[in-house]
Amino acid sequence: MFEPATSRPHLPDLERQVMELWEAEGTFQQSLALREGAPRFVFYEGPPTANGRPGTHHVLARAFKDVVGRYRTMKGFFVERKAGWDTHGLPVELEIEKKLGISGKQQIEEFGIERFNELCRQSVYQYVDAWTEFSKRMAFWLDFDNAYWTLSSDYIQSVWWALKTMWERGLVYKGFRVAPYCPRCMTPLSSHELAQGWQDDTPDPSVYVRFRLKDDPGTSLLAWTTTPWTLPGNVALAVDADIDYVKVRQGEEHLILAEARLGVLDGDFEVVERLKGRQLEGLDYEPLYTYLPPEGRAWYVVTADFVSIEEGTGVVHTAAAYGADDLRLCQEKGIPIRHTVDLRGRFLPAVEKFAGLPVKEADPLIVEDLRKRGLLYKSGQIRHTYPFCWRCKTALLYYALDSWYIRTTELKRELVANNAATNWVPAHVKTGRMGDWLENNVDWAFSRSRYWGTPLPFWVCDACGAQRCVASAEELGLPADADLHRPYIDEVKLPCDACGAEMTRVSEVLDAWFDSGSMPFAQRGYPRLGKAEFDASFPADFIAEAMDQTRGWFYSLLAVSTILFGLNSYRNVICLGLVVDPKGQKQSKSRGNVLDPTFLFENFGSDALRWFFYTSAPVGENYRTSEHELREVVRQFLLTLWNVYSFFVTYANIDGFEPSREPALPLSERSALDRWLLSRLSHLVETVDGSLDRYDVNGAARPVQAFVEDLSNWYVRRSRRRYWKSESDADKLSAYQTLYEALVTVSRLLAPFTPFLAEALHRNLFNGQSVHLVDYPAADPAARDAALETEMSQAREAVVHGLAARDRARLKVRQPLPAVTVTREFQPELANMIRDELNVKEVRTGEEFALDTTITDELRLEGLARELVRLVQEQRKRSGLNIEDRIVLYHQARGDWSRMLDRFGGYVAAETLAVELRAERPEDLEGVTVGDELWIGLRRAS
RNA sequence: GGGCCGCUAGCUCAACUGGCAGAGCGCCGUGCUGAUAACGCGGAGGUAGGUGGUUCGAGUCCACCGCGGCCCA
Repeated sequence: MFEPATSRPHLPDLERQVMELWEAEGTFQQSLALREGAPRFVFYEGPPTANGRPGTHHVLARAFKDVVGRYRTMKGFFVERKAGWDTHGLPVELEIEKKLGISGKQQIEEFGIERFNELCRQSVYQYVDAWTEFSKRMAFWLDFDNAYWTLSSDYIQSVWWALKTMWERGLVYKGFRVAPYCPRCMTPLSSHELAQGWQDDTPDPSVYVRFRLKDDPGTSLLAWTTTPWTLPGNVALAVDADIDYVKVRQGEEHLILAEARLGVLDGDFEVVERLKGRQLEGLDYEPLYTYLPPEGRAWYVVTADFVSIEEGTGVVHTAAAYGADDLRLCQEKGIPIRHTVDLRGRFLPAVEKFAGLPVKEADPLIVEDLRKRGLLYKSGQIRHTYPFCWRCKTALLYYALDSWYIRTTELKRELVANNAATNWVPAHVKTGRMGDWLENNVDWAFSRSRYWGTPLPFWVCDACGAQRCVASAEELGLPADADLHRPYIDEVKLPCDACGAEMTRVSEVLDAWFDSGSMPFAQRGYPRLGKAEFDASFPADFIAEAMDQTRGWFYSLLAVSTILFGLNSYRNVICLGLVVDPKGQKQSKSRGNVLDPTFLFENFGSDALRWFFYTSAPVGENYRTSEHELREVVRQFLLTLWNVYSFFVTYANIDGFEPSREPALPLSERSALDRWLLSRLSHLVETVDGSLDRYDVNGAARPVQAFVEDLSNWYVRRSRRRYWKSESDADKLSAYQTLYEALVTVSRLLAPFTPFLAEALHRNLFNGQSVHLVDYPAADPAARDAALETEMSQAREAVVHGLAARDRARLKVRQPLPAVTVTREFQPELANMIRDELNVKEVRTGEEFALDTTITDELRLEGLARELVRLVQEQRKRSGLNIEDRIVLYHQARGDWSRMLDRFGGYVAAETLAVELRAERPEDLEGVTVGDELWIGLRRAS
């Protein structure tokens, strides 16, 4: 016996029950134990930032991680699934700042780094709990008990080892980097933060400035800027080597600018000379300000590749420390770099005229100063998009800061090669987004002047400046499990090997992307610990994350492992699109279009959401997600499957069908319909298995949906009578065995996709056995019958034609007709199917399709018989009778109805399980009247 | 400004290498039902974003343009 299956399941409840069952039985652990010692399939979990609650987009990546892990396990591999938590970084710090109501480094330090970092740690733990619960609810099987944490001392020391390895290879250096910087919070901002702070239509000065040539003060280069405050820091002017420039005379003076930009000049002018940008290269000019004389050559014209003729003058004012292009250019040309502005965004004392002034306040004063000195050509105002600090609304400055770098540009060729050797799904990311990113690789700035992160293991001698990189706690004289975070680590001093003086740690912490990029070895504590595990689990066979990780984890994994091990740390990667709202808009709190995963789980179930992600859009595309879409998944797929299952269980129990009692009938003894289904099933198994093997999840999932539709709307629809009939013959057994095999196989095929539903079905169908502990189905080639599949689809086509013809002739299907003519010969069973579906007496073969619509008296009465059967069935249902209950049918009939009963009474009785037809109308029986010629009523037969 | 992806019915999406434009939802009509949160048939609904090109033949290949999304500058 099977457990009775309701025809109206509540999927979220069902899921929770299965989840509890897994917890109680340790099914996940069993699935791992089952494959212990088997070949490994290596999966790496990209650690979510333990900050913020999981959203619907997190279900997406986790659904794809899970489907592959489960599939490979069922294919016989040992798939370790070590959870991981990315615990460091600015997001965590910002959360604590918000909680404390403070902002910026100064206030953090006043609060105390020790207490601050302790709060960060606590916050992380709290979020990890929420993430664990969420992951379990969506059936994402992960080993949470053995999770790796980027904040652990073992992890940190692995990361230090990686840094030291790079350090020893000369790949680490300290340099200058321009970052968006908030002078009030005194911190550079990450690109993520920057993205939140752009404001349109921001007014800024627009000034055109004369730079007088040293050898010819009557001639000036004309440059344009919207940040006058950077002018005291001017060190060079940049031109494009190939652009056409002109020298024009205007009044007493000569001006040089791009020919394409002549429109910026006021008044008449006369072109006196044309020349290419490269002819200007090397010209010296008079500096605007000389407060901070550069130590080396400056104040001359250089060529650059970023000069635009879309705006400005084609002559670009270059202030080394206040623009990314500017800084790179100066570094390339060897032009010295000096700050004129301090970390609070105020002019340094050396810039006497503006000393101490916040730069934005100095803007008008500088413009006025230049005007007085005759260096201002003209000034005005423009409106453009400008970034502001998303927290305090202060205008951001682009500001060069000390930063530590890894020379990834030196490894560019290897990075590109290792990426090329990686299988990307979808394929275009390899050469597209990722390849493009790698081609434009810049050295990795990995330091952050913050607090909650892996501290940089670099010590510098206070006396001689010697530097040292450390790779373990032991080297510092600390126990291996010491807390290695700030501020404790800051207190550790080392003796200088060179001069014996004291060495102090540099104050920065590490970019959290370096942490997560180190997980292949750091999750084991390698190389201090876990050497064997690391060797057995590197590189990964598979990872999956969203597209935005091309610049995040996909890159940091690639870069770190390319440097350390010479190869990429993943062989196959699924790269997913965004979860967006029905209009294609990114979900965001401010738009109010965020779908809460918990809400979706509770209303539709996590299987529904997972299935939606596997089927609704190609991998890499965005998912337009809405309640409506999920309702469709439930209704059309999950419940359709469930109802086939429920149908099977109901009748199997009535008939006492026990799958293991009888040997499987050979194919030759099964009906064509059964052989058709088994052939379809065999193809399905091959398709699903093959597609999953290629990481083509769409290609695997969509055919299952099509199969279930056929199963429900053709196979079961056509087979119903075979289960109902009272005799237990070979055909009935064949029907049960076939449907049973299809259901068991489909539940196994679906196990990786919809783990809850598949489990519920399989456990009931298969002796309580978990579907996640069995092997993935293998296709049975013997079941293939392509000719039969073709014949069946042609038979179905004939039915479609016939029904359309009936519709045109306005003839109900209930009304039997003499014949249909079809254009090919069908084997008898299929011909019968056509006959049934079209309710015709005969299927003939002929040149073209035709429906004979002649209705004889006999046929008309038979139509009435079917009418009556339907009425009785409706009454049975309404009276709450069980499907197998027998009845006594009472009737009062006149005219055609009476003639019909004489002729077809036996048929009516058989169809309605009536043991007796009685031509009487008991007083106490309600019944129904049809027109004025028929009354019927029924009672359960005793 | 650059890169990548997308643009097919009102909506969400299909269509192996170029070969008769489809499904689901929604709408209208109709049929069937011990068949479920159903199902069947018919209908309305398409300039395949646009323009050119290659080809016997283009939704599919090429070029350019437009719109949307993501990323970078």
